[in-house]
Amino acid sequence: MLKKDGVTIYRIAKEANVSPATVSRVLTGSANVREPAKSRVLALINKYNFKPNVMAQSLYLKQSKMLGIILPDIDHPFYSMIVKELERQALEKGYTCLLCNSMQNFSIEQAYLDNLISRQVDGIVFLGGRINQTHPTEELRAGMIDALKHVPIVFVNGKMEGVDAHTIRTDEASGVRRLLELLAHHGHREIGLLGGEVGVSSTDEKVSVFLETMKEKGLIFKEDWIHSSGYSIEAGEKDATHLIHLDDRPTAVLCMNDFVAIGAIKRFRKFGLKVPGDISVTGFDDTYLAEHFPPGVTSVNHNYQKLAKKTIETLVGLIAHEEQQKEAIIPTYVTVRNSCEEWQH
Amino acid sequence: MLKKDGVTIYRIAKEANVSPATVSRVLTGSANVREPAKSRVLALINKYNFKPNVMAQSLYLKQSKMLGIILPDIDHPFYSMIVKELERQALEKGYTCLLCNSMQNFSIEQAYLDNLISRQVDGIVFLGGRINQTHPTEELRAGMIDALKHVPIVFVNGKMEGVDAHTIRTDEASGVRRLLELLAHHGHREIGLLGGEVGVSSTDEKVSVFLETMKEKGLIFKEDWIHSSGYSIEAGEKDATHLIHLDDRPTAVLCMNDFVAIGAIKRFRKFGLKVPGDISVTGFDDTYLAEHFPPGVTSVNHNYQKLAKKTIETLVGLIAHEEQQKEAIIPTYVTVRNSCEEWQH
DNA sequence: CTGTTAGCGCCTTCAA
DNA sequence: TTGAAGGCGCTAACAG
Repeated sequence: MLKKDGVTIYRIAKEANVSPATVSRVLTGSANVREPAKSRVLALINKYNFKPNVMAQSLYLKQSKMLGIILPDIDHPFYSMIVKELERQALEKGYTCLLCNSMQNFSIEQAYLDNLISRQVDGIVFLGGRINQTHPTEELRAGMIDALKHVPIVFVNGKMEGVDAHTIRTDEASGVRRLLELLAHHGHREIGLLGGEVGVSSTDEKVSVFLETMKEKGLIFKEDWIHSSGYSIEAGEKDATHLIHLDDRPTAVLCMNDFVAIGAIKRFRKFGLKVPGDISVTGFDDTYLAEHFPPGVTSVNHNYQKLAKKTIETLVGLIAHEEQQKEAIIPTYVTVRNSCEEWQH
Repeated sequence: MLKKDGVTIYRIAKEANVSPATVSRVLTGSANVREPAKSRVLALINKYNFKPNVMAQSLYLKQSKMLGIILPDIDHPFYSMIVKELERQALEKGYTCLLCNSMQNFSIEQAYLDNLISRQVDGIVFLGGRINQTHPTEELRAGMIDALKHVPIVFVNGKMEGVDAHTIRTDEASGVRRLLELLAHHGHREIGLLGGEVGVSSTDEKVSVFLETMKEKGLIFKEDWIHSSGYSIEAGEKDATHLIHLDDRPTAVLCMNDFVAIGAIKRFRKFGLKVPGDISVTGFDDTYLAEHFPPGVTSVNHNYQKLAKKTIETLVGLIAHEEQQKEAIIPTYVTVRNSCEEWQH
């Protein structure tokens, strides 16, 4: 049941009248090879377009130079942007990436985790999914703990209680605070919060920072002004709908991400509310959508490049058995656009 | 320089008092194993959370169950949407995907191609990049021809003269025709064409079908109405700018993709033109942007799911040495939204 | 049904 | 500087 033949170092060795070891040496440069032979080998490598079998190399060397990336949905600009940077950084360090979309499905996520380990990836970057659950099931936690015994894993913007993993996170809390400061500075005192999902930690954390900061600043907040039906544009539309007919509508809303902000803006405008005239809106993630969707959405940028760089550095450090700091916080910044303005009614 | 230990079938075998072959048998189910032993093995596998080394398996079996995907930029919704479907289809057939973003750089693209082959992927899906060049360099062509000697490759929406690869393409030509029919039906007779890049086949083909169909239908077209500065939102803005101050502005424009359409709409509106009132706009790719960007962009859908399914089926068929049709055309359809309307000035 | 053996393709001691 | 030999972890004959 063996399949295609393929040129090997043995074939090259034979034709070049040297030993396989010698071919290996010119291939890896691990030792000098004298000139008449060296050229013959090189010529044959070129002739056959010989590409060494990395699986065989990896088997011996016990390192695959592959990194796994597990995330919920590459379709979301936040993930596609971060993936691109992660891949770029990995490439620079000689790693190839295995991308795994769990499609929001925990069993696929687990299957991928096992698969990556079986495939001998040297490390894994984990985004979203179970590490974003405020209360993950015991099974999910156990799966992660097991995985960590096999391979270094770095969490991006997530955590799991009782799981001792290295984490890189963007400072979402300060992002929320900055947005509120901005709005307060514009004279807004009544502010709502839209999108996200209860039980997902990035939502839960934002909510708690939001409430805390509102209180701190003496701003006004009502239960009616918070709705969390998801992370999609549709969720933004739905959540915004609740506010439209309220007598005591907030004058501004914080949205969990740019998708939600866009949905909210669409819905507000559909019902005749001006954004930002009648209601100011902020996004989160600062994806290209925030830039281009009218009127331009003020949003919090994750510093994608720094985030990815730190993540890969940490992971590669762990692979090399170097001590790494347990948690790194990447500062965020607000990109101001036209979806917020002075409140002057 | 050997690294982490790791449990192997030998370890399991020893502790279970059986031979490694027996462990392998319970692992793969390739033969029956009697009960007392079988349970002991299973228990140990469970105890150690043993995961077989796929590289070793692959080395012997000469199949990695990995597919490579090479594309220019995962950030573009067209690519992220198609990748998601490709991955889903691959997963269903037991394959894991290696994603490679060439970042529009031909040498990275080539490096990835070599890398994938070295890593023994069983097949490659190739999108964009060199297979979209109307006149690729000899080097790029040679690189592809060499790669094809090593592994099956399926092109998606591309081709290379002199390179005998299997191709799956969406019927972009009929997409363009349908859009023009739609516009003509709405009474538009003067139509422009924005975005894309000369020398890139998907642009070149659309241009040629456009010109042909315009002529066929007796519609009016001027050199001034065609601009091709790229595939981005910015390109759309730039290209649209050229039309704004024209006395004989077209009443509708076809845009190369949704990004360009969005850029064009932004720009038109910025200069006080109503879309679709003063000028109708169409997109291409039918990404989620087309749905959500006001006023909703009429666009051509690639039938992503079918496209991905056919692609993976063909690739997997080739891997199994089954005959496959050389070229498959996936029908497109137009999703009508509000960016086009009756011309009535 | 089970153990022994050989080998997938490569790399690296160890001697020469 | 070079070759011979062994082994990375696994699977599939081949005997028993």
